[in-house]
Amino acid sequence: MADYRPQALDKKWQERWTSARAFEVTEDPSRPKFYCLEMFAYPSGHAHVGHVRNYIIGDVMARTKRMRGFNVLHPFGWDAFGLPAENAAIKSGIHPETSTLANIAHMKGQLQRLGISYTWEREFATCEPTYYKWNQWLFIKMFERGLAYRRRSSVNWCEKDQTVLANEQVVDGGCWRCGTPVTTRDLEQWFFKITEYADDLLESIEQLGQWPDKVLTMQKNWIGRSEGTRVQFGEIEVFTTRIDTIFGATCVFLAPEHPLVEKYAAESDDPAAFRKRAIAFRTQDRTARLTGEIEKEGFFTGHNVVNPFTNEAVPVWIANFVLGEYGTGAVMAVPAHDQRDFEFATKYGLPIRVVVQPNPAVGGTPKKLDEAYVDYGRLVSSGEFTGLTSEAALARMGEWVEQKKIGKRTVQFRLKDWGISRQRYWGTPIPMIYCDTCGIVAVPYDQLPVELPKVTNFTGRGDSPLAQVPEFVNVPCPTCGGKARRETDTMDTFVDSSWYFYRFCDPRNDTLPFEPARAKYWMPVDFYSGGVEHAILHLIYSRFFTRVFRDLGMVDHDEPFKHLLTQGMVLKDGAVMSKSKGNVVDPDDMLQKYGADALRLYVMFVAPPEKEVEWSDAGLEGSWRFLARIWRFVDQWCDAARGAPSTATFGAEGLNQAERQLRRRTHETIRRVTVDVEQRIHLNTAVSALMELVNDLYAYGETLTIGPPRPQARAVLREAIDALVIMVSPFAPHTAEELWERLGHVDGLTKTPWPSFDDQAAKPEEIVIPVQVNGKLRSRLTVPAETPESELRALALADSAVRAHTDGKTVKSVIVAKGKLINVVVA
RNA sequence: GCCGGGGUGGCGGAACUGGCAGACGCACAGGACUUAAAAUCCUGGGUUCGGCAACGAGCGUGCGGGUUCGAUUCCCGCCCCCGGCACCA
Repeated sequence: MADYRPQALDKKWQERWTSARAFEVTEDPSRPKFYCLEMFAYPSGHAHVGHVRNYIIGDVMARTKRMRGFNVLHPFGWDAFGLPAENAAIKSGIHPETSTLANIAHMKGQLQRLGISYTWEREFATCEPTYYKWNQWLFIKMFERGLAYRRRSSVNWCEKDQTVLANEQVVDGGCWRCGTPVTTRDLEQWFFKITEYADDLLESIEQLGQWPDKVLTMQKNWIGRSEGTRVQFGEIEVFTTRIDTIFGATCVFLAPEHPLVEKYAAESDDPAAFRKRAIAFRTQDRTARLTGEIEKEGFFTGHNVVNPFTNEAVPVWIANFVLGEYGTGAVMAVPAHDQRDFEFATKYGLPIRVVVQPNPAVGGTPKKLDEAYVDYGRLVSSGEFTGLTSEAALARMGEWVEQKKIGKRTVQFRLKDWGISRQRYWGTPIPMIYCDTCGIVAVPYDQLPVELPKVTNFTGRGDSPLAQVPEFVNVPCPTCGGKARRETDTMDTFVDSSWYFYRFCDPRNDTLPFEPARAKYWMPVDFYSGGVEHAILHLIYSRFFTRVFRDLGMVDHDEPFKHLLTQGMVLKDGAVMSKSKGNVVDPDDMLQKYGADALRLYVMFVAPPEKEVEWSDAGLEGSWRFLARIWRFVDQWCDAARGAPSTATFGAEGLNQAERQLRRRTHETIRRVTVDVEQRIHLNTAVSALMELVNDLYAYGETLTIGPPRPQARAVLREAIDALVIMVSPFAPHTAEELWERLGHVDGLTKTPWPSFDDQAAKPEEIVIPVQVNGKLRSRLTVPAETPESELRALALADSAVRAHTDGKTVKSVIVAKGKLINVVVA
């Protein structure tokens, strides 16, 4: 008997798949398509089992769908630009391109050794000019439509990485990459106008029925829609969501960044002191200011404006807690009905006027408030609006404002435009040229790509490395031919990953980013999996780019990803694996010990794909044992099964009880595994079902020890073994292929259809029905499957164990849940 | 504070539409095979009480209530853990 030696099988079958180009596909309108995608990889060097889990999940889906008759696109590529490679270059002097390509080569080898069924024919890396050319093309398209624009603004800045960060890249006030506290700088930057699509992005969330709630919530929170009204208080426009409280607005607060601050400073008695105080607010720790951990402070500007509802003059203050970047940068202060305004007003002795009462009213107007009343209620002291509920007042007062032309009802978003300029080298050059006479000019399409020049000296200084290359910077203006300068910033690498899934549809196209007809066939991605850490950044940017392509007329769908799975992390010793912690499990070590299939199977079996799991060597060994158990069984019964007649040859009555039983278990397992993998994505229970079938096979094997099996036995064995080998193949493809070959099949598993489920064969002849008395289990009835309800009722009442609990009592009713359970209710 | 997810044996987890709680695996224990061990095959196990045992009775899915013949599942009120947003006007 040949022992199970998976390592040799891995190599043998990987070579066969490669030489047969077994996973390359073309558009085929006659078959349903399935686009299966795992988030492509940043080539950090080595993939650990946490990374690899995601690729295995995708591979199980892809391999299953292929056998289920789908035309499956399952590509892979590399998110190859990015800071770590450049930071390494500053330290080691190794050029980012060199290290990136080496890392890709290594990681590709790791994935191939795992037998992931990628169509490597479509592989690309985003650092290739043939890819980033289309980033530039798209940038210019967006520039032409006003979706890419340049402005000076205060931006998030990471001192350590010496570059700008998008809002999405600031996590808890620190850099998402290194955690360094984020500061601000004023810089000229390129922005993508994602806010143009804020409503669209938010509303379409309802269409994402196959995305996890968690991710939808995060996106909703991130977009942060609120309805309100903009109103002029004289020359100051404020934004409020509570216009129903406007009769209580006794003050107006400006953000220290507000444009009027400078004007008021100039008009004040001591402009220098005024400015100094405002600047002090502006430079207060950004994180603390954003999270409200600072003391509320402010000062009077010396100016008053008019509350348009009361026609009273109200003072204008500058307050440190008002944010310049949200709304209009100015708020009306209603101390009685907003807790922050209340605290501020109490501190500085500003008037507090109650204009909303709880509804129904709880006594008269309180003399003194302890805190703001922030709930909705009924309006008091509000002129013609007095007596309205808050809800009614919001509508009526909004209309009033619009009639008087002093403001309008609007929707405000938290989402801001996406700053994409990065003062770094290893990214896509922004294809723009600055000419003194013509202004900002796009590089003509026929001059794309603007190639990244070879810079060899990485200093890590704050200016763009590309600025050090005069041949790159100094170019003639495309419009007038005069002297001009190139943009020296590169694009945020999240631009690269926002549309790569379209490129996989047509990766070698050199006239367009992709042929619309091809994208139409393959898109949207049917199954997309990756880490939750991309729930906001990557997934919102990709949805934005899809809308840009849509509005360019290149695609006709709104959403790029139909089903999203956020895979859980693999922990070691309770912590996320990382090189610095030294708790990394390298898949290659596991492959050497147990082979690719045991690793694949274990990672799928240990927990549902979206759950975090703790790595366990013992668990891996258990999965290896399961494969060896299949191996031994097939080895023992291979000859009997090979060439056995089909079960269809024998009528149901031709099979004995054990044979019918095995057949039933086979078909039950087909049903369970198919549903678990294809519909429920419960890959762990699919594996359990296969384990149960193997246990059944062993039990059946016990009954066959004497003499050679009869044809009927060989038939049910063959059916069970074939189904088992096919169904285990998405999890353990190398072992399965080898067994399949030994079973005498000529076509490999990549060309074999999934077994079909026979409802009749799966139907049990006898069923066990639990019998409860008053909801407590007392007995079980073993009866023919089709026993009528009346008979079940009689049998249950006659059962001795049941009668022990019913004798001497009145049977009130007998509930029969069809095929499931009987409950006798007694008093 | 607001929004979302979760809490089940020693451990990972299962229970699909309200119907036998703990499938499957890990670890553990016992048996068979073996001179012995490993490997393999078989068996056992939520917990308490009674019994040599087969078995029987009670309790049991974070806590407290409720609906129901019946609740891990539905409803109400709490506690705890994880994730997101948050001086956002």
